Amino acid sequence: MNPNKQQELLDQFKLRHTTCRLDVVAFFLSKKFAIAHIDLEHAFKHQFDRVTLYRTLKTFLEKGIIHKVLDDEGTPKYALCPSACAHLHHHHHDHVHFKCNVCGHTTCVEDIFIPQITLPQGFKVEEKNLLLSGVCPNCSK
Amino acid sequence: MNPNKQQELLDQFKLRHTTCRLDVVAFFLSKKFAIAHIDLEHAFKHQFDRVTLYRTLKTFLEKGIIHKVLDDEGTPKYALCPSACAHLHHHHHDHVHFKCNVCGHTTCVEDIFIPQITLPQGFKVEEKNLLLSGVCPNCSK
DNA sequence: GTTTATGCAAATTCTTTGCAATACT
DNA sequence: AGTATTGCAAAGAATTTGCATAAAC
Repeated sequence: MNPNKQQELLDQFKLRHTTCRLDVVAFFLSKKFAIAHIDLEHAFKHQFDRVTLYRTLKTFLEKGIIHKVLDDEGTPKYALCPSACAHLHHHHHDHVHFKCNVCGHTTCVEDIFIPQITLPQGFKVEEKNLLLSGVCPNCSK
Repeated sequence: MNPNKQQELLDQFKLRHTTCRLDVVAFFLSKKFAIAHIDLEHAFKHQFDRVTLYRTLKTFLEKGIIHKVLDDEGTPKYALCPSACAHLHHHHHDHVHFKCNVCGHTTCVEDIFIPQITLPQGFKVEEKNLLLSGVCPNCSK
């Protein structure tokens, strides 16, 4: 991976380059599945404070560098926004998410989009979120 | 509504008829949107303990009388299982959920089903969960 | 009478806030 | 230098656990 990818991302979103942010972005880039706060806490137990990690996620979410990935668990998970939406203010995450019941990871299936759904009269749809669950290619081998 | 519907449901799932369970089932039956623990706490503040309500939800979920509804908030919400899946061990909640950003309620849109999605080779899909959000008919009037 | 559910107290876990010290540009 | 970020302490929520009492069957 390009060693400057983290820096580029922070630049792009007008965020200061701090050690914590660089490391967290690198962590997101290195994992292809959605990340929860607890994952960061485990990964950076001795490097950064719990609170800083909460604030980093919050900032990243507000700036749009990451998006929330819905999951059937309690805690929210996040993933980097695909480059397609990275520059837009109005994000469109109309891709499918897949939760593997074996490894527990939730991944973005970015090349599959959510089909058009027609709801009964009166509903105004603004966002779509499709979570499929089952067994991922890795675990079904 | 049939006044014995609560009793029937508890019978059906082999649960003892306690005041708390009867009242919580009745509450679920009376609301057409998904319920969080906090909703029960508000509704039954002076009648049942917070802990009892947690345990009631847990039991109902384990027995399959309710299911978890996806939401973009932190706290989990639950809804009664539609009768179609109530008797099965292997639940299939392949209907659409709609979250209204105005009133905040998440409802099951039971007559709309999730279309077939073909994932890349290797994925085994077991469950589908589609959450649409926007404005519900009530709030868009 | 035996088993299961409840209430209360308390422990854990999760998340947020305030503020002084530090790092970034 | 000026502004934003971090770490620590502490507050506030949310959720779980243990155990004695009470209710269900």
